Amino acid sequence: METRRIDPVNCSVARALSVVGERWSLLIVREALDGARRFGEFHSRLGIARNLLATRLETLVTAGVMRRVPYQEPGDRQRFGYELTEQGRALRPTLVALLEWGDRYLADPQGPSVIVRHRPVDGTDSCDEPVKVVLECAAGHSHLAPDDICRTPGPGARFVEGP
Amino acid sequence: METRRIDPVNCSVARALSVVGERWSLLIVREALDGARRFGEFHSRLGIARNLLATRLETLVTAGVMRRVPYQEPGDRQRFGYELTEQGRALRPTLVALLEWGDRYLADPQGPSVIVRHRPVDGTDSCDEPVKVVLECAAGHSHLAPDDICRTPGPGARFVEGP
DNA sequence: CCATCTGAGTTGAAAAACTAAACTCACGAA
DNA sequence: TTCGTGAGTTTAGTTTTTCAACTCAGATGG
Repeated sequence: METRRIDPVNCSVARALSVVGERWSLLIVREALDGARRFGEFHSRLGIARNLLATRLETLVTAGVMRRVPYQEPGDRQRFGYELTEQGRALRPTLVALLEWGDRYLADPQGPSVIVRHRPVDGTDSCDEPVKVVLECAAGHSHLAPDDICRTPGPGARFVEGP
Repeated sequence: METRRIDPVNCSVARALSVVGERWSLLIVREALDGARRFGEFHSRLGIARNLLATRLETLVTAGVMRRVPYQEPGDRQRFGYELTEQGRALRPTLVALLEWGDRYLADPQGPSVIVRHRPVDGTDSCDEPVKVVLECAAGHSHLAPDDICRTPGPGARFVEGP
């Protein structure tokens, strides 16, 4: 009886979570997507402890999710802030998926506090309609239900024995 | 100068993370999506400490993500296992989004270890093509880029002052 | 009947992560 | 020279997480 399974430890979900799975990490990314740049902005928006914020920002920078950038207010010295890299902005679908899930199952009685809309930053082609996350296969089938998909081993799969 | 912003604390992302944002929670959900049922399966697949696993499962059950179900092996006493509720299965897009992000930026040099394919559990209409997460607006614009969307206040929005 | 096995949890102590608040450091302004 | 600002750091106390050993309930077997 073959009971090999894909090794659950050698998995991109686990690796992704080792980068953004710590407490606060995804909220820092969310605030950055919402325009936060400065240490103090992240601190006051989130209420995270300052030392932990410093550690998290450093982790995110090391992982390539954020980048440390100098800025200078007129009549002030140069300081450093943080912005998302392309890798960091690519977390947007993850955050939208979490938002959607939270809206559906844990919403404020009043309804969602945030609605994500289709509105490009440059203002062109703005339709302003709400945005959803959908699962779509390469053959073009869209809006797949959670049970319409399965996991198969990829080229980097390791295997383990057992149930 | 108005500087009101949507309160970042009263947000479905934060609420979602308060349920599934702790270490191991999403990995437990992932294993459950992959068929794990029993305490010992989660334990040996993930290598999580047993007491923590017990705590997490209880949290997930309380939150409505999982459900405690009796099972009985022939010639053994009744025991309890865990399965996802519909609410738990609805986390699939979140996990696929994380998987995709991990594959893109943190992959094993060999390539992804898991490929998600379009294959319904009942076997009908199986095309087996790889599945991706895409952002799509209600007007039908699909494959939106991270910068093509913005956040706007919803009916449950609270506001805060400051930068 | 009694010892043994199995698998789901508990317990308890040590290590690591998190919080809160005070402190440092560099510089521009008064 | 002193004060204010904003990015961090330090320190001390609390909470989480880890690891390993233990309990508990029933089936099995002598």
